[in-house]
Amino acid sequence: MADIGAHSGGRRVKNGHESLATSPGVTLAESLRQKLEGAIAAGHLEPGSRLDEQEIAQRFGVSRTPVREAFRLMAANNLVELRGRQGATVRSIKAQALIEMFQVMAELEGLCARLAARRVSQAWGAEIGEIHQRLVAAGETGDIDVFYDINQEFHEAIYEASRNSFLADQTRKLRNQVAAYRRRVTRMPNRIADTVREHEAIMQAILAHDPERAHSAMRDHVNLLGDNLLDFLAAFE
Amino acid sequence: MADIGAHSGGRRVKNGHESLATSPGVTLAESLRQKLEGAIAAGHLEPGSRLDEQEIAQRFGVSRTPVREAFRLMAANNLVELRGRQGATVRSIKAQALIEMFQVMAELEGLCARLAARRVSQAWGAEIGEIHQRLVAAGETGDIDVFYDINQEFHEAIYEASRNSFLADQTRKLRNQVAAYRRRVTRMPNRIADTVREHEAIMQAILAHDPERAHSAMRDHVNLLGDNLLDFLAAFE
DNA sequence: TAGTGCCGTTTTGTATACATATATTGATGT
DNA sequence: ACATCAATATATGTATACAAAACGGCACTA
Repeated sequence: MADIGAHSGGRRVKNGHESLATSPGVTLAESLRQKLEGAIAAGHLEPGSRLDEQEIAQRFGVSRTPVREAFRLMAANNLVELRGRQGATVRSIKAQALIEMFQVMAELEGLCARLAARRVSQAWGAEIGEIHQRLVAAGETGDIDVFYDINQEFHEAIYEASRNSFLADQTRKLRNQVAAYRRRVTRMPNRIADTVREHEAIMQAILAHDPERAHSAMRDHVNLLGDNLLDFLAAFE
Repeated sequence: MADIGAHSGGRRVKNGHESLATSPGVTLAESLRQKLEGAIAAGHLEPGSRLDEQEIAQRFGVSRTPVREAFRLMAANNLVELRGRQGATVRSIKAQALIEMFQVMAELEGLCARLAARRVSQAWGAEIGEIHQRLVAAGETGDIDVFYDINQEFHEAIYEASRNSFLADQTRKLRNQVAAYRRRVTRMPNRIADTVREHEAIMQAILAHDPERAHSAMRDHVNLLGDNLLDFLAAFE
């Protein structure tokens, strides 16, 4: 079975349990949720793999109760699938569902961009410019994991700039749902160069306060990524 | 405290417990979720009111465990708020958040309409026409609860017609989140007549296979409803 | 040999008991 | 009288025990 947190610097405490950020005031269920969601997004837990209550409970040195509650919380974010009396599995997304999700995501991210174009300030321009420069630098270095993270920062900045926190939340959640699949795409041939170019178009439209152009630029960007992702998956099936 | 299910024909079984659909193969937590979500949507549970684990457990004659799990599941749909060690409350949506939610909902329902316009068949035209006729009839009768339900049917038909089940799901969830507030608006002066007129515009655009017009007609419809809702709330604050 | 039904094992669902954090209340002091 | 602090009470979080359903293997039969 997948080794949760093995790559995320997860060191085990002396009694053989994975360490759980044991800050006071935070429940075990919530800590578990964060850990497990991180493991899913990072791809350490394969989509479709079963989540064994007892195993996870033992691994983290807690009882089944907080583990079960964490599963329910994760179902909130559509990251696990609960089938009554048949356990929990990491949600596996079929190609058809991915198409549907990207269609929605394109629209939501497009809305973020449109609102950002209407509401954005001068200071924000400097901020996004700085992020973009770092993205370009990472692209030239070829450090894919860094590129992935900065890319995320770029989109996050636009979520915030939309000044609609509900929209930002929804979009973020959707992004997290496809994260496990998405990460693989970054490694595709022209993806990095394309991303940089597309981001520039989005940035220009927003800074020019052109909502419609910002909307369509962002929508195209997300759709292209979706197409790439489907191409990638098709190569495996 | 709010009387769960008092208006939904909720009869109590002999031992004083609310009846839970006790079909085999369905867990108590899931049954509870359905019951409670229904009570929230119907307005029998006030937004902001606290959900007491013990009380609900006693009311339905179960232990706290399935009640807690039901709370976690409901948090999935953003219908309850869980604050660590401070219990669960029915999510209360502030005016600002409602504005944000309607902005997103307008976009999502607009996307449903756009896709429907592209994909809809002849047979579907008959179906939606039949629903609309019933809506008009209910409007003339003035039976507001029936009108509300048929209105929901109309929108649901468009969700399905989009042929994007993920989008349909997201939109439905969002609709459920604001349901408790929305229901009150139906009683506003011109809302019924306006709704009928707006639905006609949407229907025509979809049946004419005009995606852009369908999109904007639906978006306007949702936005107008949102405006009405805000007017309504403003009258109370 | 393939299929079917039975039985034991495993895992999930629920109840209950216990630990701990938060809220409330009352006493005390200024 | 009001504020503050402490002790108690209440509710949530977690652990464990028990019940029941699903899974798997095996024997039996056609």
